[in-house]
Amino acid sequence: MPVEQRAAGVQSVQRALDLLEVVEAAGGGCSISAMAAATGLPLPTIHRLVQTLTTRGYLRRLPDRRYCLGSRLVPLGAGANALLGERAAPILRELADGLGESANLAVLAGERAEYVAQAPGLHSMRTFTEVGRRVPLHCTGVGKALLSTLGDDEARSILKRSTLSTHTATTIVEVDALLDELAGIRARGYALDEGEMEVGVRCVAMPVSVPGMSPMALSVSGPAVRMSDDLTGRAAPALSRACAALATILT
Amino acid sequence: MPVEQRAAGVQSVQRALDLLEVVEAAGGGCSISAMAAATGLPLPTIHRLVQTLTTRGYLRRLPDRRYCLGSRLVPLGAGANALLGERAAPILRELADGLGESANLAVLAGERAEYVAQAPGLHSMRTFTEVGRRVPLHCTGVGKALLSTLGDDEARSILKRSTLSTHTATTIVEVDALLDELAGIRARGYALDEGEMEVGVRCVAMPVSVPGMSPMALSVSGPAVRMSDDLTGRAAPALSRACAALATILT
DNA sequence: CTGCCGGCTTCCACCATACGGAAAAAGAAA
DNA sequence: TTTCTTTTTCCGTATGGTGGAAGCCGGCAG
Repeated sequence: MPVEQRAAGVQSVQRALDLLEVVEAAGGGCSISAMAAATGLPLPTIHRLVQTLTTRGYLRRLPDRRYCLGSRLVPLGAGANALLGERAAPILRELADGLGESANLAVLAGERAEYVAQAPGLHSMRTFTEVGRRVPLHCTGVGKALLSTLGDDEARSILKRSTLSTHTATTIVEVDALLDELAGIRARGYALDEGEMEVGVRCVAMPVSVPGMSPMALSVSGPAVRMSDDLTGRAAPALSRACAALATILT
Repeated sequence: MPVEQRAAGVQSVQRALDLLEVVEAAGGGCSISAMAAATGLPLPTIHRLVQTLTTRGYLRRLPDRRYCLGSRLVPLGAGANALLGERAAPILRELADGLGESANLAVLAGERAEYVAQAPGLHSMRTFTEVGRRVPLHCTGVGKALLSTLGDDEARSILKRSTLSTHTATTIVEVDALLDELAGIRARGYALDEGEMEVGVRCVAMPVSVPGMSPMALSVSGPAVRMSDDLTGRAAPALSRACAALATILT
């Protein structure tokens, strides 16, 4: 009785990648049995795969026998990052040109958001974010947009282990208030940052969700004096279109 | 007749990782047959593995049927990056405290060097490099140190596809001169940046080579007025020790 | 110190799964 | 068009991966 296996892929590779992603999701570190719980695979199988990934530097074994992401992933990620930024550049450029304000693309990096691409706005006074910069999730547009793509429980666990630092009077530092905010974002389709990180900076951000791919977020930000409600209103559909374009490029 | 196979690892996973690394090394993109040439694997095998990696987002299929690193690697790399920075922090801190100048750790990211960790120096006037920043290879201490870990042919191919921009009067922009410089670095064990990127900034950098792991580089940099020959002399052994410590932490 | 216990690691026989030669298909070049 | 190259599909084989069971180790309680 031949087994149904139109799973399109090499089983052991799929499983190895699953493990990488489980460890990534765990953040700090993940024991073998936690991986078993997350994937449903038997322990010896996981052990063997993890060993392979570890000797190659894709995972790292901690003294307490848990595992975290290994440093061999750093240059790979950096390379992928550069390519992605390259491909995304024209889309960001168009967005920034259309609205006149800086456009940014960010991914989730542990418990921070990392900017991977950027197109500066047209005015001489503008927000400027360096590619590679990491910012907190709770007080930025892209951060909140990224969180909104996760489930409440997962968002809560990430917020738990990050410091909800106060930056301005509008910074939201209560976990429950943040979860409410995330619900609002999901309903509305985009996030707003009302000077929560830096006074006078307003930002509209939208999650870029591509099924089976890790979350990203796109944002447009500028000085509050120019980021009128009218502009943010126009930003939403522009962001939508850019998200769709990105989704195509990422597939 | 049981086959000798103490290869310590799951074959298909090993091969999949090999392919990722081949594609990474290729930079822009890599065809299936190029991968076959690089790995010695038969075409159908590569095709199957590549397909698995592609459907998972670890590779990306270009319109011309070549493959490049996929965006699923971005968040993984970012996560690994954050963890690495965390672990390296105390070592950099000690180095910076000992010499008084800023200490930096960088990895090779395509044809740039990316800073992954940093500890500021003790003086108020100091060099400051943001984590995540990417700098050219030909005119920085860490860049040259990273290049020196590669073979001449590989270094030449990377230099070929990057722009050897002139920043100051001392910037080396000739490929052959750079290769000479690399030979000197290998002999001496460390690289010097004599204001090649920015006037008045001097930098001592050393490659951190851990066998079977991608290259990294450690550097100490500061204003030339304080970075005397005496200080750079003391920096070399301090860097050596820090490299050893890093190697331990990375293993 | 000793004995217990839960999670990690090793072993090994089975067979599902990945392998790769061969041939077909899809492009690229002529 | 034809011809050549590169990619993709097919499928029988046996290699390599699997996972139950047993051993090991280190942590904890007594």
